[in-house]
Amino acid sequence: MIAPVQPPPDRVSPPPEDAQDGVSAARDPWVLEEVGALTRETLGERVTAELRALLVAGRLAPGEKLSLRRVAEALGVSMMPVREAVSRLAADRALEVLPGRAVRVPMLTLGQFRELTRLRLVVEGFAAEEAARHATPEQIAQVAAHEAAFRRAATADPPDAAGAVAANRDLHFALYEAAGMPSLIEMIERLWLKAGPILNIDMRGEPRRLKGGSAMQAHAALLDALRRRDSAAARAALEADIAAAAAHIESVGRLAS
Amino acid sequence: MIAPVQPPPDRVSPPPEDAQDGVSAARDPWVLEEVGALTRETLGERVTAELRALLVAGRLAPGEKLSLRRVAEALGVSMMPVREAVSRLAADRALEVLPGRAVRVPMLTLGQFRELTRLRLVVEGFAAEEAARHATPEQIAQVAAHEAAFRRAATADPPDAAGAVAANRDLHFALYEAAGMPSLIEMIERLWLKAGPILNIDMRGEPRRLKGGSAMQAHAALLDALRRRDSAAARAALEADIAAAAAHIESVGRLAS
DNA sequence: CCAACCTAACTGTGATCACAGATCACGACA
DNA sequence: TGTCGTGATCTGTGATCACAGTTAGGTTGG
Repeated sequence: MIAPVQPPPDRVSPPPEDAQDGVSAARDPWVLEEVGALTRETLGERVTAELRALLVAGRLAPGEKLSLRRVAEALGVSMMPVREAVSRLAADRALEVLPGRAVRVPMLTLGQFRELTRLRLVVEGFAAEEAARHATPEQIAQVAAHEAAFRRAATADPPDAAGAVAANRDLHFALYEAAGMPSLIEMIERLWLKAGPILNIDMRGEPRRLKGGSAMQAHAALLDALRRRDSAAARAALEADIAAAAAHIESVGRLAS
Repeated sequence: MIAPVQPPPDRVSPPPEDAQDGVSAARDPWVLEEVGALTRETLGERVTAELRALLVAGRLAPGEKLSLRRVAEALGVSMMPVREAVSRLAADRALEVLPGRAVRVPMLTLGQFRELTRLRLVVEGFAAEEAARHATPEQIAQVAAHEAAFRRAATADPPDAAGAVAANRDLHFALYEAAGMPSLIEMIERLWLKAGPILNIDMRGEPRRLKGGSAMQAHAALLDALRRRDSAAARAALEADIAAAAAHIESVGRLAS
């Protein structure tokens, strides 16, 4: 279930230190600039990313309990980075630590879920408007690629639920990326982190929502609006997508009291 | 500068365990219900709250460096809870940990500040609308009380800068509380956490912005709209408040490149 | 007088240990 | 047979230690 943490591909042991140059050009780093500050990722950040991915994909069900030691063992790291990751996610209410005992995935009440949905309509709707205004052709092409991937996964037989969830996420965030507002994306990521477990839990196993096609319809309308740079239409399409998904979740009703 | 962490007033040693009852009424907990789950606050949470308060109040300047060990010593706790607090705040981009060296308060660029301002307009504007629709008379009275406190602090001679900052914060969040959307408040708190250091840094020492009175004017309009339950006017007043503050910050220009 | 080196102090990160408290299963008593 | 006490086990929290990497300051060599 939880994959062991792999060493990051760009992880490099101490910087080459540029040993082969003499005195000249010591202040002109040539290509050294474009290697770009080699992002050193701490173990805690990697565990955080791992757990975040599991949450937004619905791989961790609401109410599911986690144990720091178990997660640490599963990921092949010490308990310390897991503590850091859980602490961060708990600060975002993406996980909750029970007063006495374990940490678990929060169980949303109907009221909480509806609030989250309203906030998504406001924030992601705004992002869609901005994206329609500022998207470059390349960015639109990326959204289109993810839209195609989603359609393929949804119409496959049998439907590729995991692929559809991933493509849906990529599509949405490619759109939001086009808004060019990093803090906005962070906000949306936090919303997805809270809504992900309940939104995507029943995707795997019984992807009945994919059959309806409302998501594909909304995505197509969104892409069309994006190409026409029609911000109002983009917002409307995205709101339809969110509303349809929320209505489905409410109908199957796995929400808490 | 950093106050030592006090033991929480409601901290209680293990629950009374109700030793004096016999067999009867064992299922009827009398008054035991109303004691209410005694909220146990962990040390890490307290340090987090302390740092958050310092950030939103502008007591920590952008670019200021923190040291885990120093903060721990100043607060009279071990390094561990401070690590947790900094880790959480760093996840919110309210602090940033430099790859090699210390942790510091982020320095916003002009672009980042403008993005934050736009997001505040969207999110807090929405909150103001909702608050105008759903505020109870008691909540409106609370907003009014904070508004009066702000006016007193701003018009005092000499101006009570710290008091004005606190009253301004209380006023805004009393308003947002009236919207009745907890996750929305969390979102706004995160925005304030990022904008606080730059928004309030020059309040203390040289509270020249208070003289202008634009804040008092916007607050009065906001309160009036709230009483008339005019959501559009409430949003407009709040947007004017935010825009005026942002314009002032940009004019004094302590923003990074 | 300036620059380069080098050492000492300090940084966050991660691991390990200790501990209070909660849960759960088992067994004794009514 | 049902209920309560009780100990073993596991939980997150906090403290302490070890370490690689960085910074700053002093010193030496030019």
